Amino acid sequence: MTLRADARRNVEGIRRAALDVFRAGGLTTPMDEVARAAGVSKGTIYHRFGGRRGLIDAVVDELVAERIRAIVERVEALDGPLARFEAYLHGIWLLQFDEPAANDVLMRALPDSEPLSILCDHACEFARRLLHDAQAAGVIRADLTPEDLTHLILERGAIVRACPHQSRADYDRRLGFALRGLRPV
Amino acid sequence: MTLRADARRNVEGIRRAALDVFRAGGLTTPMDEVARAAGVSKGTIYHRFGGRRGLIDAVVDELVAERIRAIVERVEALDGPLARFEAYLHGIWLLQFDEPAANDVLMRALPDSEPLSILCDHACEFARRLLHDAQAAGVIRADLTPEDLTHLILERGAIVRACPHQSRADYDRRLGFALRGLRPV
DNA sequence: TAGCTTCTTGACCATGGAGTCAACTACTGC
DNA sequence: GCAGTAGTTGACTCCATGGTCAAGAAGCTA
Repeated sequence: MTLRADARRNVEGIRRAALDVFRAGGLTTPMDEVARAAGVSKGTIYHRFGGRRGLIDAVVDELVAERIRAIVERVEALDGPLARFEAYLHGIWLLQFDEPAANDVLMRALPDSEPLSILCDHACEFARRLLHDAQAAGVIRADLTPEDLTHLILERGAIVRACPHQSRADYDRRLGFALRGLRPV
Repeated sequence: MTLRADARRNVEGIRRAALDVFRAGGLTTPMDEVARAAGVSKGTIYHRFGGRRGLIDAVVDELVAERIRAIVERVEALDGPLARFEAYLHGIWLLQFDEPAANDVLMRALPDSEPLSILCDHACEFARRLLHDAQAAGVIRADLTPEDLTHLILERGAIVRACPHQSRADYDRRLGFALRGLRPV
């Protein structure tokens, strides 16, 4: 059964509004705000998407998957385990700064959803490989665990959320300190 | 004009209750909870202390000033600019983990109050000196600014709040990574 | 265009917290 | 032990958010 014309129009409008407000304010933006941006009432969103969770599922891919895939690709083109490892972490960290919504996804600070979890797990798996290679080459400290890596990303997420004031340049400079601390002692 | 006997009793009871619940849950614990712990009604707290802000002013010193002073003293007894610098940062970071209330103070994520600000400023001043000495001795990277230092503490506060799950041992181990990143390149 | 079905609306409920105040309670001084 | 005043209470308002649903609006089909 196909949707009625107005309903189809609304679904698309809501999706686009959600992309906008989520990009601007993260995935926890009040639903009323999404509704207002879409020019519909809150009830319509709940009716069409079944709440925030469903709405996120509907936009998460367009919202961040693309960005993460880009990082992975960029890293994959690099040579050397250290460069690859650091470029990945650096890329993720910058993404977290640039896109509050992507940060929310990485932190899973929201209703877990299928596509979202898959995305995260995939990224973690990739990072795990990079870490392993870098440690095998002796360019990253051996006592850094995959859990530490996940944690470093979660940490950065918390930081980005709590300190949205710092300039990108400062943020980036400080990432350098954090990366440095992962080199062998 | 002196307080009536029951009022005096209440003020003391509220103070002690506030110390307890603030220590357990940070300075943002709902006032109702403080009231319940003190065995009085919320209204009494507002009447006696003028809201959360006044209540915090009344307990902040006993709550954290002591701890910070202890760290400063311990650091002061150490030799060597690197040891001093690292012991201070490490001490503050552990305090943030151990005492959510102290963390709240350091992050000033609450109604700013006189004694609180003074405390923070004093601590920052001390840190600034340690940093200067360590950099002069060439044991801490020269491009680390005092603002970075403040930020490192804020960051840690955000982390502690967002990731209360990690064990103290893991937390401590990861502090090691962060400290390492501050050594000269 | 009529009538049926789908959709949307926005007022409504619930939660949880801050903060207020008129009415009640209980010290204290005489 | 009795005013009279200081002190306390807890029900109240207000705000923001998530979430629901009966009634009304709008599109579709014949």
